[in-house]
Amino acid sequence: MAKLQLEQFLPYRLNRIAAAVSQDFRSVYGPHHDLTIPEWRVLATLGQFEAMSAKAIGRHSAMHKTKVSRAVRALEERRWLRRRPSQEDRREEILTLTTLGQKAYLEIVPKALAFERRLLEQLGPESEPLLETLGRLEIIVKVATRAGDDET
Amino acid sequence: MAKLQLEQFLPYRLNRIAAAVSQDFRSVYGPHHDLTIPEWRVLATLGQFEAMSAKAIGRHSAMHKTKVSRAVRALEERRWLRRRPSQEDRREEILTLTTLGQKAYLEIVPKALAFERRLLEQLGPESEPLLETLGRLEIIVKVATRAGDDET
DNA sequence: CACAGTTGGTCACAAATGTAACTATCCATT
DNA sequence: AATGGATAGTTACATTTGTGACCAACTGTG
Repeated sequence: MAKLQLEQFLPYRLNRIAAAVSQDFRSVYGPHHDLTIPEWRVLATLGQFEAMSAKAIGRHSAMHKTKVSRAVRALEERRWLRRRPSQEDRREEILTLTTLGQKAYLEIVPKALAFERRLLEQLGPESEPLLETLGRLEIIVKVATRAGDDET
Repeated sequence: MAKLQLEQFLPYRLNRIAAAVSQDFRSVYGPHHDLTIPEWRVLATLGQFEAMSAKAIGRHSAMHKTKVSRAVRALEERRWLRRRPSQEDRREEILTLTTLGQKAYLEIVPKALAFERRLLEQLGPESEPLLETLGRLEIIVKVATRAGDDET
């Protein structure tokens, strides 16, 4: 038998690490707000850019349009975001956070950043080169140019 | 507004990279054999250890028992693995690859290793420290001690 | 300005995954 | 050896996700 040690295999390791980190991260926004990952991504994107179409959110947060559509609806029902028709293109809607949504965003962001900081601090001096290498890896696997991807 | 750039946020980046790598990796086993990720993980584990219970496979490949159960059934229907009752514990079954399963395994493994090698080569000298740091990260996020996790 | 092809968004359906209940067996204690 | 609790594995059900069809509105070409 040729040998491949699954636990050493890079795609497997990356997936496990990403899943574990996301799982831990859930403790940041889960308990208080009970968001799903797609909802978190939409919130984060709108917090970052103020106003955006669903299409643009999907591009920026790497989610398929149906995922965005559902997350948007969920956030709308929660009264965290509002839609208004676009003037230039009446197919699309411009989405913005409501005051309530902004409040939640402002609550979560510092916790998210603290979570990330803590993680990087635990890595110590290795964190800097790690981030650089991840950047290169992103280019190699063409993370930038993918259509409907996945989770945080 | 406080700011968090989603595209720079570590959990998000890890997820995207992992998803992209897995997606690319699919090209290794997908076209020829049309496996799912859970099936691939079971195959890889049995290829690595010859004979194993479903429970042990789940532990080693970080999958929930129902995922393992379904993947095992699929591989069994494909005639890639066989079950036999365990002597010591009649609740569990010992799973092994059939000749056909071994053949597929031996076909896929070199491609998988080549895929990984290619990825690491593209990273060049950064690949070595990356792997080390991933090891540390695995410990920090306690990848080792999780129950029913996820994908490669 | 009419028509063909494209695009933003939603919905219905299918496939995949997680959760909980259940069966059979094991193990420990009495 | 009988009972109570754990454990391996499967199944049924709920939830999430992906796929494709669809509608309305846009764009370009003639």
